[in-house]
Formats: sequence, C-alpha cells, structure tokens
Amino acid sequence: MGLFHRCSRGATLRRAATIGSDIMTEPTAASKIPDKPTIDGLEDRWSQNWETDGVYRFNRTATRDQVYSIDTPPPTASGSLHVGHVFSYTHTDTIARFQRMRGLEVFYPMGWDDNGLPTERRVQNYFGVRCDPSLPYDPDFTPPAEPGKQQIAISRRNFIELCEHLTVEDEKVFESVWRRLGLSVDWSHSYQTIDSNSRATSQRAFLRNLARGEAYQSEAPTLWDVTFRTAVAQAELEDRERPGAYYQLAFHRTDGKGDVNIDTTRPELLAACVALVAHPDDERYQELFGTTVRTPIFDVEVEVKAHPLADPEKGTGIAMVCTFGDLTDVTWWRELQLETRPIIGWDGRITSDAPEAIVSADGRSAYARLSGSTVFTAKETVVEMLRHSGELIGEPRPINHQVKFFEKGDKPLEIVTTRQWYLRNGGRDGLLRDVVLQRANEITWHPAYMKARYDNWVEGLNGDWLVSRQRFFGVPFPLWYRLDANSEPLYDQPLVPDEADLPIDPQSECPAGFTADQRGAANGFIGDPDVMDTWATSSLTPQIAGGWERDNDLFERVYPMNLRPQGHDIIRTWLFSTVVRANAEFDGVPWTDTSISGWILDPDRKKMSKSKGNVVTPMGLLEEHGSDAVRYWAASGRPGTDTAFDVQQMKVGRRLAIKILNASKFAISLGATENPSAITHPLDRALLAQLATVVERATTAFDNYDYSRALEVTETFFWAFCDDYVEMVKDRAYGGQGPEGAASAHATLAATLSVLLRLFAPTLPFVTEEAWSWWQTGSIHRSPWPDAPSVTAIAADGNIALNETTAVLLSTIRRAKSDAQVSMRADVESAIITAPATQLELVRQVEGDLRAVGRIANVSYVEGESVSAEVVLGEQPA
RNA sequence: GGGCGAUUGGCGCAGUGGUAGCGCGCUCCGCUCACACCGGAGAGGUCACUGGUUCGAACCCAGUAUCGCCCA
Repeated sequence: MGLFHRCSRGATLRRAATIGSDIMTEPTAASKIPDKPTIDGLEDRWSQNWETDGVYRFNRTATRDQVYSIDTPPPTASGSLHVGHVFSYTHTDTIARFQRMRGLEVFYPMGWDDNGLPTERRVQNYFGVRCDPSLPYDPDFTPPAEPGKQQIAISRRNFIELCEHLTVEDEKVFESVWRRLGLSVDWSHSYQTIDSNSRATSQRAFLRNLARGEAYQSEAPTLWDVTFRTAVAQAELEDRERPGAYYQLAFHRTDGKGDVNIDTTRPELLAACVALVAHPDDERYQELFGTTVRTPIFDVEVEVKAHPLADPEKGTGIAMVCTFGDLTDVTWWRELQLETRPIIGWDGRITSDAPEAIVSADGRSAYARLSGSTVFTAKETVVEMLRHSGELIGEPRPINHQVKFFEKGDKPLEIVTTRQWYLRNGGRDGLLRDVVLQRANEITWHPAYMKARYDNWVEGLNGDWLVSRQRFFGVPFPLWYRLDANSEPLYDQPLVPDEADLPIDPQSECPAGFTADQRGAANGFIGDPDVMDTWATSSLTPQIAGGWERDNDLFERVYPMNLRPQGHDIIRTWLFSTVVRANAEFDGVPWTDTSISGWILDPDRKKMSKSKGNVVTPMGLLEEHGSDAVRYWAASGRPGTDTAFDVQQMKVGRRLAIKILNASKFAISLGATENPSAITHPLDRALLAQLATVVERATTAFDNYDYSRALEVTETFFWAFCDDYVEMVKDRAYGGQGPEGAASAHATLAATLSVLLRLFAPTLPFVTEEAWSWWQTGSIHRSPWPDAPSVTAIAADGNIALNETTAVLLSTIRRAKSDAQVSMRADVESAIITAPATQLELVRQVEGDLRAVGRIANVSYVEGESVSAEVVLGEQPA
C-alpha cells in the first residue's frame, strides 16, 4: 500500500466530511480499516513508508531558529545494543517527535562510536588476530573463517582494515534495531567516529588547540596500563579494593645512630627509592629531617624530607618515596625536587638497567635478580632478600586498600614517565576551571540535579586532560617531528599539516618539504606514533554531525545544538569534554539543553549486565512485545531515574496500543467527522474542555522534557474517554437522539480522536500512524501538535465538572449491576439522581445519554449537597 | 570520607502544606453489537525511622537507618 493511495483516499474522505455526508456511507474509508486491527507488522510497514516518504528528512533550508538539533550519542558499535539503549534512545525520540510536530525542523543524526579500544578488542576476538605495528602491510591478508587458538600477528594497517570491515557490519545490525524501534532519525546524516570526516574534524580541532596553546606535550609521570601499554587519563580511572600488605623495612642512618623503620605496600620499588618523608610537625622525626639514610639491600643514600602529605597515622609515620609508586610519590617528587630513578618499563616489568645510584656490588647483583621480572615476582624476590638480610621487620600485615585501575583493565596501573599530549581543561588553571564551571550554568539540565555531577568533577580535577594513547585503532595525531643529525626527534618543533589535507596519517604520509625516504633517517622526520583518546573525538560530535568546516552552511543551521541526551555515567567524560572543546573553539556551549537518562535495573535492582545472564536482546524484545509496547515501557521511566526492566509494563503498553487501534476504528465507524460548528451537546463540550487541559499539561510536560508525564496525562484521559464518554455517546452517535445530537457526537469523536492520536504519536509512533492513515492525510508525525486554545474554542461553554458528575453516576449505576451480578446491559427500573443545583441542570441535559448507557427506564432528580444516585434494577430474566 | 538520588498497598510507580492515588497482580462479576490483548465492581497502605516548624506534614527543616550511583 503506497502513500499515494493513502493520500488520495484521505482527500476523498476529507472532502466528504466537509460537505457533511455520513462517513459510514463512504465505502473507501471503511474498507481501509481492518476487521481485526493488529499491531503486528506495523513496524516493518511504517518504517519503510517513512523512509520512502522522507518523513524524518532534515530540511536544510530551515534557519537556525526553525531547527531543533540533537547531538545524538553514538553507541559503541563493537558492543551490542542492550535494553538500556532502547530505553534512553526512546526518550530522545519522543522529544524529537514532539519538536517536529511543533513545527520545528528536527536535525536528528545517528553516529556510531567505532573508534578505540572496544573495537580493537572485538576485532582481536572475532578474527583471532593481534596488531603488531612492526609488521609490514599485507594487501592479500584475509582473516581465517574461524579464529584459531593462536592469535595471528598482523600489521597496523591490516588491523585497522579489519576494524573498519567489522564495524560496518555491526552498524548495519544496529541500524535495523533502531529502525524497528521507530527512532525518527534522518539516516542520511549518520557518521562513524572513525570515518574520515570524524578524523579530519578531530585533527582539525586538535591543530587549532595546538595553535592556541591549549594543547601541549609534556614528559611527565603518567598513569600507565601495562596490559594495554598505554597512558590513561583521570576520567578513565577507577579505584578497586585489592588485598595487599604492609611490609616494614629497616633503613640505616648514615650518622650511625641506628635504623629508621618505614612501612610500605610496595617493597618491590625499593630500588626506585629517592627519599624518606615524614610530616613536618611529627615530633618523632624532627631530628632526622635533613639527614640521610641508606636503603636496605641496594645501599643507596637518600635524604629524609618533611612534607605535609605524609600521614603520621599511617604505619610508622615515615614513608619511602619511590619513582613512582603512586600519585603521592609524584607530588613528593615534584614538590621536593627529588631525583628520578624509574625501574618499571612500559611492559610493567623491572627494567634491565639498574638506576645509576645503585653502586655497590651487592646492590647491583640484587638488582640483577629483579631485572625483567613482573612487579608481582619482584615483590616476592625483594621480600625474600629482605628476610635474608634481616632488614624486614616483623611479618607482613595484610590489608585491603584502594588501588587505581584503568576502567577497562585488570592490572593495577603503574606510573611511567613518558612524553604525552595534554589538552587544557581547567585541571591546572583556576581561571579556565571557573569558565568551564560557568558554562554548565548556560545549559539547562534535565533533571536539574544532574549538574552537581559535573560541578563535582570539575572541582576535583587534578591535572589537564591527557589525550595521547599508545594504541593502534584511533585518530592519529596529525603531527611529525624533525629528526636531528643523530636521528633523535625534536619534539618541541612538531610539523603540522595543512588543514585542507586532513585527515592525514603521519605514519604513511610525509610532512611538507620531506620525502618518504627521509622517514626515520638522520635529519629526516618521524610521524607521531600515538592516537588520540577516543573522547578527544567524541567530544566533537556536535561539530562532526553538524558539518563544522566541512559544510558550514549546515553547521550554521544546527549549531549550537538544542539537545545533548546522554547517560549520567559519562557526564565527567563525554559531556564535560564536549563543553571544553566548544568553549575553546567557539567560546560558548555546544547545546542549550542536556537530558540525562537513568539506568535500567534488573529485578534485583542491580544494573543490567550480561554477566548476570539476564541479557535480553533488543530485537527479541521488540519482536515479542511490539515496538510501541517497548517504547511505552521506556517512556514510563521518569527522566534521569533508574528504572526496572519490567516486562509487565510492556504488556500494558501492548494493550494500550491495541486499544488505540480499536478505539480509533470504533470512533470512525460511529461516524467521526471533523465539523467543529456541530459541537453543541453539553457532554461533548465538557469532554473537549477537559481535553484542552490534557493538551495543555502534555505540552508543558514535553516542553520540560518530561515525556513520561505527557504520556501519563494522555493515557489517563484516553481510558476515561473509552470507558465513559464513548460508552455514553454510542446511542446518540447512532442517531438515537436525532440528527443534531448525532452530528455533535460525530464531530466530538473526530476532534478528540485526532488530538489523542497526536498526543500519543511521540510515544507510540506505529499505532498512531496506522490509525491516522485510516482517516487522515499525510503522516501524523508531520502533523501539527495539538493546540490547547483551539480545543478550548470548540469546547465553547463546556463544563469540566460535568465529566466528574457523569463519572460518579456511571459508577453508581455500574456498581448496582455489578453487585447484583448482572450484565451491564441489564435494565434499570429507575434512578433517582441527587446533585447540587448547578450540576443538576447539566445532568438533565445529558439525560438521554445517561438513560441509554444505563438502560434506565425512569430518571428523577433531587437537589442535594453531593452527587449520588439511587438505582433500582428492573426484573431480570431467569 | 565527600556528593547526588531513592525509601508510599504483593510488585512497579505518581503525588512539593489541607481528609492517601494510578497501573499490574489478586478476588468476584459480565461472552454488552470497537476491543476477552475486553468491560464492571472490590479487597489491600499508621507514606523507612526520630525529632522539629505549622491550625494542619507523604510533602518543609534537622538527624538516623537501609539501598543505589558518582567521586576521593
């Protein structure tokens, strides 16, 4: 069934309506509605139609003030979509659909985050390969059909090709899930965080940072993951509790006055010891400050220093400083200007060369025993040597302590001194920090309290943003370094490409003025070997999707964007870094609003996780319950609130979706006809008056990004409409009370159904589109959002209180029948209705509807304080 | 240790000063000509705890407990 058919039939229908003919005599309209409406199959049919008709295509002639732009989170392509994605992306889609219906041109792109470690890992596992950058490119390489036990070593370029190949496949699967879910994305605006535009954008932004002095390199102690062999940024850290032990070591005073005992959890770093340190106010060590001691085993002379970070309560109150055991060591090293004696290499093993400070033969042979071993083995060896020499005091005392890990790693981080690139983010500069804090106030947060996470994070920054990573699959730094006559790189004079040439790969391309054969040669050049932190690229998603410096015409229509939807777990990373980059480049915020969604919890109130065996695949869920049903569940979760995974809610959503189809069918079959001037009956006007308040509340809710409230108020009204109004109006709509009453009913049914379908449309796009197509033209998703004042206008003098009153009377009549255990169709002999005078007058006017729905023979009225009824049932057939 | 959030009938939730609500589930009833993936009726809660403010507190304030998340 194509669009043109729908259009032409719809047009016929509407023409028929305006000349006032009875819709029931219009055979074409009736034939469009299935006898048994079903929600099954709607997803495929409508998502195809939407694509064909371009319903969600961004109209780029719209100017910025006519646009609503969304900085969609690009899901990690190498993972799998899970229920949490369905949940939060539905939230955003309801907002997108609402804004579109309000008449804004919605810019709603989709990206795939296929840049970085997760993709590397997936490719390794999927193909059974590993990257060895020293290998040459093999153009004929094809991965084995099944990954073998031994990983095959391949070149970096081969590895990257596999990454690109696999992510494209993954992304197709993702897109089909999103289409099935009904996201109103414009698929012609999609991007990958590793595609050439993203790489160019990322490199361009970096070069601009560099030119402005916001990017700088530094040779400094860096948190280092020995498994991945890469530097790690503050935002990627997490503390984990690990068992450890305090070892007490004897240092020997050089003044011959005995030993100084210190406690340490890392005896394996003894060879890297550069000082002892105690608190300046610590009475016990006053006389030691400024003196020297000799280290056990290695026999190196180190000074005893005072520093306030030494904790008198911890162990003996005096600690050894090593380069480097933890971040406190780094602080002491820097502030006390200590020597550097690193002993841990990039692979996490003890380096082969002993620090020069170790000069004694015993010391050097002790070091030789450690050389090449892991920190774990080195610890055992050192402890054994200490025992042997009698310099271990007492026994180790086991403890549990917090150890820093890379969030994706499984070995404790070490600290290694390396040359790295940093971006200024306020971590070292109070002025910039204040600016970045202020930016958060220029963004409206939904919910508002989520801003506290941002503030806390920024206030707790302890350094600039480390952006270089020693990995393979990522955006390379667009830099080369000149080599001097000895082939040593001159890092302080990086060679940069022309922006017009971006993206570039410094490993395969040459800087201007050089030739390929000068790579690595004396007086030649080398490319920067590192790639950027994935957040360095992700922090530019508004620029990437919006076409910054690629399509400036587009960029001016969509930037700064309206909305950044995202999870609360990545406020410190994605949200923060995006603000930092926009502040640097544009001196402004990247969006006006941000909506923070919650987690999906499993029934045990724990975060949903695969390891718990409760994985539910999104596609399976959508197929089982129907997309609208799943969306209903998602939209029931309040903004920012963690929500339980609840199949029950999906079943409720499914029933609602089916009910909407049935109610629409019935309303149309009753003769729903758009004809506002025919609405004269008090019951109809009262219904519409109430509907106007529903429109008002739903609109306000959506304006405040509260999709769940909007759904709730709509749904509540819808059930009352079905159960009370439609039941009461049946007789009149069938013509039981004359043509004028029927026309009023028909017009009211049409007006109400039209509004209700549109109110539901953002949440339940499939059923509403289906029902809409039965009697309207065009897509409901491009039809105007209902307007409360115009509903109020057709409600005229409608009295909302009448709805309350009739609801009470209906309930009373039904209760009488229910108590008597008879059918709702049972006859009522008489009903005596009591109500205040003002209501009584209204009730009299709807008596016809009441008698019909209740099958009441005689109605009489009594004036009273509150609304009630005395019901006498008629004779029941045996 | 700091921050944020939550605590309301069996379950999931709404309710920011005026006599406790919704949905699911449960019980009973009704095959009513849109829908049995339906309709009707009903049972079920001292709103985590302790103080305080107030004529009046689920709601405001202080504190406690438990749970969750984030950060040290």
